[in-house]
Amino acid sequence: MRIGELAERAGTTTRTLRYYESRGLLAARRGANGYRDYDEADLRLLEQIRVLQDFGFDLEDTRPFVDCLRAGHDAGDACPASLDVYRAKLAELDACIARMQDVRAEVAAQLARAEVAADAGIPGGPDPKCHLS
Amino acid sequence: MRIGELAERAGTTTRTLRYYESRGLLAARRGANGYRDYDEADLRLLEQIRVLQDFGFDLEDTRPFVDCLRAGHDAGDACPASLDVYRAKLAELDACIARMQDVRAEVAAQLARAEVAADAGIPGGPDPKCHLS
DNA sequence: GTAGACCTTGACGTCTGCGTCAACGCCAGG
DNA sequence: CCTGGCGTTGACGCAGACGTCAAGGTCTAC
Repeated sequence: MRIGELAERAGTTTRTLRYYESRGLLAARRGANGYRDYDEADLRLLEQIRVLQDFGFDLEDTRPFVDCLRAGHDAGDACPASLDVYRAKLAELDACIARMQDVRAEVAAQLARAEVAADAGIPGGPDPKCHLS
Repeated sequence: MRIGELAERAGTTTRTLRYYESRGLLAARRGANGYRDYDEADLRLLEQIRVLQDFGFDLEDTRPFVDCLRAGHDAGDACPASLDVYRAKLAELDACIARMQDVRAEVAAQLARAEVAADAGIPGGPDPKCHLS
């Protein structure tokens, strides 16, 4: 199949596929007219890349998975290098989540403090609105 | 004080200060020689910006805080617009944390599955190492 | 034969927060 | 006077994953 069809089937763009090729992932055969020619295996490679991208893996991190598939394995994560990437990503995610939770707590504390200060600063300001009248 | 001193006192660089100025934050008076001239109030502005930056706020988000300080308030978060930024950031952090936790769970599941598959694929491979011998 | 849909490569634009020159002005010390 | 250390503006570089345009070749249908 040609690049447009592959892009559509994978839910991406031709630009993206050319970009992946320029990065050394997803090589393509060429037809007599110079057009790129892909097969079903390429579609699977591409799907693997896309899944990882959706997880927030950067392109370099997908390389071991692609290599693994190209080596003939039926899954991109059937190789040790891929598992290492998984583990590194887990550690990275854990660190990132912890950091964001810390920040969240600090921001929440700041907000609470500032809200209290605002209440104090406007004496009688936001007092009960639902007082019957 | 001049730009180098302010940068050093705030733990940042002169480039950063000029960048903030170009973004409309942190305006500076100019001396007769064209040198920027800052005072203690500017240091406080800068500290406010840096705190928020460390929290992962982008520069635009710091603007309400800066405006608030410039308006004469003794805290950057003494104005409603700043509180709105806090609240928006909390929502953003919550969404981001939730997303990352989902991804973490999916990656962990993939890793577990792939590890099991690897064990099955190498029969008698990683069998108990700590068997007494 | 010509319109239109597809393909090719090349190269610049995007977004953010600066880093890193380049080329120059200003000022104090020896 | 010269050197060194500060300051000035302007402008390009980077990282990531492409978007978007330009200028052209190719193939199909009418």
